[in-house]
Amino acid sequence: MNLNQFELLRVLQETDFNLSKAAEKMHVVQSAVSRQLQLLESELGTPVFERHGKRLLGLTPLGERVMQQVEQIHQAKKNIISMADDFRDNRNGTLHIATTHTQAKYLLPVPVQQFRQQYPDIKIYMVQSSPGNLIDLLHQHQADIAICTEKLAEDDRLILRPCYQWHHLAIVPKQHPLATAELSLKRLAVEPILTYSPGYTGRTAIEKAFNDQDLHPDIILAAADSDVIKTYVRLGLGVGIIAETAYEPEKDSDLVALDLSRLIPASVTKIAYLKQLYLPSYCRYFIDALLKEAQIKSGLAGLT
Amino acid sequence: MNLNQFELLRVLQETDFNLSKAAEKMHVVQSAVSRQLQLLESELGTPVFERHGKRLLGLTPLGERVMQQVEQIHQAKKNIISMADDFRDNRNGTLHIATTHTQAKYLLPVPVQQFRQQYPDIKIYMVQSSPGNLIDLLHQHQADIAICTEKLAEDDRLILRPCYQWHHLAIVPKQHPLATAELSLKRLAVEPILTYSPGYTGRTAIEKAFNDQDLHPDIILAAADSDVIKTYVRLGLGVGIIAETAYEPEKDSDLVALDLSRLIPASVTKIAYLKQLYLPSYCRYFIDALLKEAQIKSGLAGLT
DNA sequence: TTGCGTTACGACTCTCGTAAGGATG
DNA sequence: CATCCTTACGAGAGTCGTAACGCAA
Repeated sequence: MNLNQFELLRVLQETDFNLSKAAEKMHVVQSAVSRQLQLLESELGTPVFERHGKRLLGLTPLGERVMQQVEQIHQAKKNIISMADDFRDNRNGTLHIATTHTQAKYLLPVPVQQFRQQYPDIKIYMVQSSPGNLIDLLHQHQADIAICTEKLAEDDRLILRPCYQWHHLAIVPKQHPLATAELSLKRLAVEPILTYSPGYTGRTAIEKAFNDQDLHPDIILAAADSDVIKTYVRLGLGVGIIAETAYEPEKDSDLVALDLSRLIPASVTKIAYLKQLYLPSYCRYFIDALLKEAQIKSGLAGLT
Repeated sequence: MNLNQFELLRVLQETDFNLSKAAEKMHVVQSAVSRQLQLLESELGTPVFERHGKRLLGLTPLGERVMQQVEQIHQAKKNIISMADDFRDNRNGTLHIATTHTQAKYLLPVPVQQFRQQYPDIKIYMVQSSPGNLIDLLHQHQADIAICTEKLAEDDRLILRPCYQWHHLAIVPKQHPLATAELSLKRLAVEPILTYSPGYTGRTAIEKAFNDQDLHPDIILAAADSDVIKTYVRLGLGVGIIAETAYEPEKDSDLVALDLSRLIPASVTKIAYLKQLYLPSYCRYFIDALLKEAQIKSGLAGLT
C-alpha cells in the first residue's frame, strides 16, 4: 500500500477505468499499473473495481468508500507540499480567485493592487463564473478562494467568511419620472426592470423583497454584469437595480442613484474556501486585504 | 515522499524525537530512518524538525502543520484497511465502546445482547470512564463509539447522535417522609442529597435546576455509579437522585421512586464517534440496535 | 564513555520496461 | 483484429543493514 497506488486509483477514475490510459497519464507502461492494482487489491483482500472479465467497469461499493479516503490522502499530500513551498519561499506561487463580474470589477481592484505590491511575483488568475459554478470550481481545485454573494450556504466542506454587507440601488436617467418621485416597491413594480441574472449579486434578495409584497416586477433584461445593465438604463429601457458598489458617482453622473436599503434587504458578500485546503500565506494575505477593503467600503456606505 | 516517511514522522513524535527509538519502533536500523528523514526534508526543501546540532528537539512551525496532514493521511489509510476488512469478512473484529457506568449497566445490556447474537465472533471491549475522558478516548482511537449524556458538545470532529431523552428520579426508603410529601426542589434542597459525581449522568442538569431557583442542595455523597447511590440511600443517608433508567422496580421495591420530570429538565444521552473514522458495518449495527432500544425505552417512559 | 545522529558501501528487494499471451467485443 | 488486460523475465532504482565516523553530555 503506497501513495502511488492511491494515485493510480484516482487516475483510473479520471480515465473511465481504463488501465492503458491511466498508465499513460502516470508515465508508466500498462503492465506496471496492472500489477500495482493487483498488488493493492490483493493487499486489501477484496476487489476495488467492478470487472467484466478483465475489463474494469467501475468501482465496487468498497471502491466508492475507498476513493473518498484516497481523496483525503491526496489533498493532505498536496497540502504538505503547499505548506513546504510556502515556508521555503512565499514569494512565488499562484492565486486562483473565482468570483462574479460585480465583485471582480467593484470590490477586488483595491485588494488586488495591494496584493501585487506585497507579492509582486505571485501570479493572479481570476476566473469569472456564475455563483453556482464558483463552488464547483473550489471543489475541483480550480480556484483557491471564491467571492460572491449567493449560493454559498450549507456546504460543510467550505469555510465561509462574511466579507461585507451592502444594499441595492435603483438607477434611472436624470429625466426619468422616478428620479424625483417617492420610491416604493409597488411603484418600482410597474416600471420595466433591468437587473442581475437569477443567482447573481443579490438577485434572490431582490426577488424576495418583491414577492413578499406579492408584486411581480417585469424584468425585461437580466445580466450578470452591472455595466450591461447601466448601458441599457442609459438607453431608456427602464429602471436598473444594481449593487451599491457598482454605482460610480463620477462616471455615472448621468444616472440618478436611488437608495433601496429600506425596500430590499441587505445582501452579504462572502469569501469561501475549502475547509481541508491549506491556504499559503499570500492567500491569507489577500483575504485579509479583501476583508479590510470591505470594511472601509462598509464604513463609507454607512456615511453616505 | 511516501507513506513510510509519514509514518516515521508520527513515530518520531511518539518517541520524543529520538531517531534510535523511532527506528526500533519501526523495526529498522537507525541509519535507515536517518536517511528517510533526510530524504523527506530535502524533498520538502525545508526542515520539519528543530535541531540542536544533530539532535532533534521538536517540530518546526512547518512541522506542526505537516503533522496535522500526516494524521489525516494516517487515519485515511487506517480507514481503507478497516473498510476492506469489513467487506471481506464482517464477522470478525472488535467493538470498542466507551461509556459511563449508568449507560453500561442500564442502557447497553439489551443492545449488547442483540449484537452478540448477530455478530457472535466480534469481541466487545467496554471501557468505563468519566464523560470528559470519553472524548479523549475517541480521539486517541481507544474507542470506536462513546455513549454518554454530558460533555459531548461543540467538538466539530465528532458526530453526535441523540439517543434518548430521560428524566431524573428521586429515590427514598419507603418510610421516608418525602415518600408521601408534595415534591419540590425547595423541599428537596433541605434534605441530604446523594447523586452522581460532577460531570456524570445529567449532574449538570440537576445543578442547573437547583441553581435556577437559587437553591444550594447539600450533596453529601457523589458517585459515578447508580448502585452506590442506591446502597447509601438504603442506609438512610438521604435522598438519592438518579436517572430513571437506573431504577429497577423489582430489585428496588424497597425504594420509592419519585418523578422529577417537572422539576429537573430532561437530559439527552448521545452516541458520539469521530467524523473521520470509518465505522465497520457491525459498529453501525450496534448503533442502530442502541437507537432502537433507546426508542423503546423512551416509549415506555412516556407511558408510565 | 555512552548515547545519538550521519556517512559509506554492498546486498537485497521492489518496481519498472520489454515482450509475449489471452480475453473481449 | 483491435483493444484491453495479464504474465514472465531481465534491468535498474531504491531501501536496507553493517560498519565506521563525528559530535555532545
